[in-house]
Amino acid sequence: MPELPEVEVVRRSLKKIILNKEIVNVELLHKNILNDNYEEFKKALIGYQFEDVLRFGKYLVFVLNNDYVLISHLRMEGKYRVVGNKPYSKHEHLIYTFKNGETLRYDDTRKFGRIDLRLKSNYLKTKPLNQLGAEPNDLDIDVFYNKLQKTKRPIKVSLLDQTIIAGLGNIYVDEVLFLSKILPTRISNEVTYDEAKAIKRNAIMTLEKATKLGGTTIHTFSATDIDGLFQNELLVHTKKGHPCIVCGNLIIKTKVSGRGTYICEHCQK
DNA sequence: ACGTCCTCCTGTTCGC
DNA sequence: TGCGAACAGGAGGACG
Repeated sequence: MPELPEVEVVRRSLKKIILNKEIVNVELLHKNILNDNYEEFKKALIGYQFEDVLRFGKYLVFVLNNDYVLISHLRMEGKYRVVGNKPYSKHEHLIYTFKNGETLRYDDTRKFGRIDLRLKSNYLKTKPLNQLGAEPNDLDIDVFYNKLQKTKRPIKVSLLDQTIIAGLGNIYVDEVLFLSKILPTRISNEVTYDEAKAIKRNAIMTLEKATKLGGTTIHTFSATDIDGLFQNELLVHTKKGHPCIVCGNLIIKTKVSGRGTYICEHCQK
């Protein structure tokens, strides 16, 4: 799925096209997508407008011009698109219709994505956002280092843990660990303070660059149907059998905690 | 409390 | 080529 850069690309493009348009109808075609009561959900939406779209880590927050927000997580394959009045396609599960006839559609092949309805007054203090850690930009290095000190999980698993650092997923963790010269299997509490600083620095750099390039498009993900370009910049992820750009040794693919993982065994220690 | 595994789904790629 | 197995950018819950 989309990681922080891809979600940010989605947020920016949605902001340009969905704000301040009255919602006249909502259709939920797959009920598991919504974590809350559908009737309340409709009541919170119909007759109102989106007045902003925010992002926290990999979560999108649609701000309504009333007391509510919608918190949307795309998980592996969720996408939004805005189109006119054409037939729904196979994996569109949630349709918002605007007064001008346009529709905002949530498409999710694997149906993993989830949406929560929350009150503006406390949505940062309740699930799912209350547990979210800081994004790399805002990460306090001492807090980060101390969290790593408290766990014996592999460092990759800790970096995928959104309560420790928000926004990284399987692709960018591999890239950041390569740039930081750290093996993904290293035990978290053996990562040094300087290495933690390197992780923060490389995470900021990687996510910024990826966002500028419109995110990474592998497999099927694209932000509002437009492909990103960061896949052309990947150093290790998906690069099995390619020479490492630093030392020339071949990149290998392994598994860490069930996730496909790409490393240079020579550069990463 | 912590770490590991399973699960939710569907479509595509891999390996024999 | 065919076919089943493994895998895909996530995370919450069960279990030991």
